[in-house]
Amino acid sequence: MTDIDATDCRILAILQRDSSVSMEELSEQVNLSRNACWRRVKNMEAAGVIRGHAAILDAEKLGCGLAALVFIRAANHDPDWLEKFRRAVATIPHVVEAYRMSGDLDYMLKVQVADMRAYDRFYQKLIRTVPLADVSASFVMEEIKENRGLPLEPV
Amino acid sequence: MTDIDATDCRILAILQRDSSVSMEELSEQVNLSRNACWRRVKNMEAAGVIRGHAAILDAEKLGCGLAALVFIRAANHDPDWLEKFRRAVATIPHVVEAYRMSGDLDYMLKVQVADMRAYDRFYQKLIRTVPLADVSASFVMEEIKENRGLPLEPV
DNA sequence: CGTGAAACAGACCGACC
DNA sequence: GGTCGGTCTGTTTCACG
Repeated sequence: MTDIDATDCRILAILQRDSSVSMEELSEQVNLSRNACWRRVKNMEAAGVIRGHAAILDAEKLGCGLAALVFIRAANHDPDWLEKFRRAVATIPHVVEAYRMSGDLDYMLKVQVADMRAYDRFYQKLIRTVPLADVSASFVMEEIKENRGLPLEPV
Repeated sequence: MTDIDATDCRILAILQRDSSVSMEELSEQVNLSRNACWRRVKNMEAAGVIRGHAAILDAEKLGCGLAALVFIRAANHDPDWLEKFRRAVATIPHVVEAYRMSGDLDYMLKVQVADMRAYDRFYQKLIRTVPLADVSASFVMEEIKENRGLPLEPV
């Protein structure tokens, strides 16, 4: 596997912000020839460093402008419950992200819905599907920093 | 502004998962001619429904495989503090997302770092920069559902 | 909205220094 | 890594039904 140098990082930083740039522009910005730049990009795609490309959509304009963080404590920890929980999370499209966490909260979901009413519908649906010991939600009032991708500066 | 119909939604669903598809493939998948499909995409880009394109990178391979959620209560709520906090959040690249929340937690950050030691460095840096009343972190043990984009169907 | 066709840009990929 | 130059796919616009 190729290891990532500073130039690769610059390429990645650009691409994770805007992958619609042409090779021409990209190579100029990192001071490489078009071909050298292209080879680096291809290498990183092959290595899986670049996993893919996605269109970034506007939540507001698509009618799901309310984001909620849902903190969950499991009712029990048997594999059967876990399986059901996972399935629910995978199935419901409004669950945008789901994490199993350390500490005393078991799971956190990020949920994207139209409004409070929609959230409540989601909530009812969730607890109908999976028994949950403790659920609490907090709503996103303001996005201070939106996902700009991974930190690529050497720490 | 164009309103989004079911076909548009199908286009968006495909693009937010993989925007590297060609117009040819995309149009086939939604049963439109290449041209008609292209017009829809351009319209949605112009309308800002499609905000851009991004490369999806592999956190593990880029040495920031540890994600933490940081829950913060502000030391005080004067505008001066807020300004400082915002600046810190915007500046530190390891803060991947930041939200002002409802309820009794004020802010939540998602932080992406190499490991625990790196997290501690981040933490020290943060509290050195901004006074914080209460900070607690929880670490992502497992990503159950990774960001697959917005839900494109009603609840 | 569909078709076809034409013009063009840019990706892609060899060979070579 | 740079350069050259080629092919070829895909985008972008036509005009028209």
